[in-house]
Amino acid sequence: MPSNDQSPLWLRPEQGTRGPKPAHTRRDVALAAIRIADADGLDAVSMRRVAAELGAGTTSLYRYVSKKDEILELMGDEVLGELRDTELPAGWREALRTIARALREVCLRHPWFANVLAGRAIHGPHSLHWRERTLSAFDGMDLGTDEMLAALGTLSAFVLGHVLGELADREAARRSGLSHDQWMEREGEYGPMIMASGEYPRFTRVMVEAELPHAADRQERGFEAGLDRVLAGIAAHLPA
Amino acid sequence: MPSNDQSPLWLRPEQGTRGPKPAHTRRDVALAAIRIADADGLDAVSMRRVAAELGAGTTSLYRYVSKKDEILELMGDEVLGELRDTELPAGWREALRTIARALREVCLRHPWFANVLAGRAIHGPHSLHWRERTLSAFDGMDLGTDEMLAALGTLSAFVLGHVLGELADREAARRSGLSHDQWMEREGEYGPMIMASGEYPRFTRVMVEAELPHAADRQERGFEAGLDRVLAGIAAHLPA
DNA sequence: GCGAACTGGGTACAGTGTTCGCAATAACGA
DNA sequence: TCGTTATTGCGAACACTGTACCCAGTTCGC
Repeated sequence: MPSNDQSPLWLRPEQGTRGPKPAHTRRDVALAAIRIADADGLDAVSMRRVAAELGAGTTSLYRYVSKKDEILELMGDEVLGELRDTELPAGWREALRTIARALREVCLRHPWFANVLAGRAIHGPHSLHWRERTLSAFDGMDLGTDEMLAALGTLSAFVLGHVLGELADREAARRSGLSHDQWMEREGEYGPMIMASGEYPRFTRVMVEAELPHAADRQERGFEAGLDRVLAGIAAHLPA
Repeated sequence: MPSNDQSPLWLRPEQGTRGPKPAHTRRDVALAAIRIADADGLDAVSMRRVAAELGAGTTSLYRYVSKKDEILELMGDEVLGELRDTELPAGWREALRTIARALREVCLRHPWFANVLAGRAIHGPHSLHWRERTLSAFDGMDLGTDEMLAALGTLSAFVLGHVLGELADREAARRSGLSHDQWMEREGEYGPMIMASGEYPRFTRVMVEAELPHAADRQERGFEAGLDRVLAGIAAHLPA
């Protein structure tokens, strides 16, 4: 079965029965691409570069994958595999907290991952495994499925949204080639202009007073603050 | 002042004092790009296409913008301008609800917008105006700035994350060229495989029992369910 | 052993963002 | 008023991109 037919990636057999055995596996492709993305960002993941990393001809990749987009899906599923042995503590609340933190950490470890997740649904085996495990947070609670889906959907939407915000800063600095401090300084140039204009009194007050935006661990604390709120909100909707 | 120097986009004067007046404005560029993105998606926004839409030479765009990325920022800020006359009701809770819904709606109206928002921080005038207005939701409540930032950060992280999930489906169907129903059918092929494997009992139960995923308005209801939870969580952390 | 199914990969093509250079233009200093 | 200088529009060119097409070589089922 050729890889460029129309059936979905994960239903397509990885190799046919007839010809020579493929020299690599889909997983090899994913791992090579991940190495590149971790080192030089998602934009550096081109077919030619992945092929080179793999020691293969460029267009040979199309034996493993029908479009570049499928490489991204393979990468995403592979990274979700890193969550396999995340231990979930007892009690839905702490389990969800662990889920959220684990998801955030894997997004920070692979700064391209959140963008991959944002752009497409991943249906690979690791993704399924992860979904199954997140559902297990509610084991023994006799909850309706819609209630569980709402809780998990809310949680993961928050995590994804927050991590994307965190990475937007970081990646902008990285792409500009400046150090983070230099970049912060450039960004800081907006401040005086905003305050001087007088059009944004509330925003000005926030810039002056707020402690959080200046702290070194502001992202972490912002995440934990949001997580507390999301968990409290989920709790408020669970049957007593 | 040349547009390709290093200073940030919004601090750079739109035109110099010496030479001929520019034939277009930054806003013209943004609007042309938005027309293209609305019609054919973000990938269709290329320098050549934007220039053509504007009736200009391709490289003339670099008189208005130093990188393509800045066009995306202009687009994002322009779209945030559509939120200018969103009326916020009295009471922080309903105000935040309105903010969240307005943000979601603008993301659905311009399906590329959430991805622009996810990838970079926007510092344009409309963005500032919007931030100022969202802060006004807490007017008269005597809240600390960190508390307001946590509330708004949590809310917008949730909205962005949720909308990206919504769009992932929709855009995947669009890109595949199939109708949404045909695409859903393709996706549905995974179902039997998952259930037959027996490895995912909880996930299987969800697929069978859950009402929400099959409803036509599932995205809307999922969003409202999450929003209720986030608001409840924010309420739980406000001083009584 | 024959043919079908499959893999590897080179070539080619249309399209991308961006740099450079140059002619035309308009405001400033003298 | 007349250079001088900053600025604009833009064509040519470059290095890259994803991928369709083709063909030779390999392996299995018959």
